[in-house]
Amino acid sequence: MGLKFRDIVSSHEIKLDELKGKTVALDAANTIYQFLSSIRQMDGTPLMDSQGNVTSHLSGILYRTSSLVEKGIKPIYVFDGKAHILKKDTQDGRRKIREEAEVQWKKAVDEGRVEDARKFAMRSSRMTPDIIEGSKKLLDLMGIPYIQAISEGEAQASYMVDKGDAWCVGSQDYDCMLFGAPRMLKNIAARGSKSRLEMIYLDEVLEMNGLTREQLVDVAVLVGTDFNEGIKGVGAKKGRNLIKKHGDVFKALKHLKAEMDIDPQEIRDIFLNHDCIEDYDIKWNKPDKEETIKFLSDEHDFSADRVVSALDKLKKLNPAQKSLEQWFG
DNA sequence: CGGTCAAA
DNA sequence: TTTGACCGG
Repeated sequence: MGLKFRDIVSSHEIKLDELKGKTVALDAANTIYQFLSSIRQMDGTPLMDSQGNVTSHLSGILYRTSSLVEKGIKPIYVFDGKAHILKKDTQDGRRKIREEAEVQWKKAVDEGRVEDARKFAMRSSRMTPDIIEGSKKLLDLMGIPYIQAISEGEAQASYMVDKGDAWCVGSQDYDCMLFGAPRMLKNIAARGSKSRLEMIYLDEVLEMNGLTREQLVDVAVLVGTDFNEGIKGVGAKKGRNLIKKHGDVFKALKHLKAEMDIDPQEIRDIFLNHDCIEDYDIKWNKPDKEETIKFLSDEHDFSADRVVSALDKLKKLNPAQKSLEQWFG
């Protein structure tokens, strides 16, 4: 679901070709979840191989990644590590929603309500360890780098943008702004025309709202994050006004005569003092065509022709390196 | 979602 | 050249 910050965030519409040459740190969980929920048939059935393994995420990763590379964009995927203990309630809530959606999905299929079936099926999407492992394996075979975060992937991706190793975080969730990402990109897709691609600049959002980053985190604590519930009746605008008026979350809570289950400082620390991998290396390698075909076509029933034509698009990456290899190799 | 191909 | 229906696995 993510942080409900839409009302206090300004964005700039951009075109995909403005990202030419840029490195985008993609929130892997966020990206894979999108594929799992949307790459489905009309009745909601995901793509599957003959053994019944879900393959929607593999399709999404193969085609989107190769398409982005073809357009001159350099993707890095950042995977979540261990979830913070305080995320448990959010995770439990999501699981419950999934389970209810699954029941509704089956019911809609039985009753022949195809559109409802797809809607509920999308909500029932779940990310299994197999799906994560398969995604990582495919990225390795494609020669696309990925980073395994210690905790939140968004935190790691934000760190990488801050450090200058990536241009922006690619995600649908505003959480990365709390983690300090100077730039985030919303609605990234292979075909740019379908939904508008939005750039969001942290500095601009802070300036527009008259807040520091620490205060933006405090607004989030009032509104509610994946790690705490927030105060009833306080949305983004009300939260911002409270923090602007009172300075910080403690004073705002005192004014509201409200208390929180969790010490706000603990939530602050999640966003402001998170652990990151610092000695990662980012390298785009030549795809292993043979092994990719073995994995996708032999094991998961993908059309070999389609796999090959997707992989051919990856040749666009690092033409300089290729010529160096020709000289020195 | 992304690729393909037919129709506009 | 653009749009949309349809299929992939």
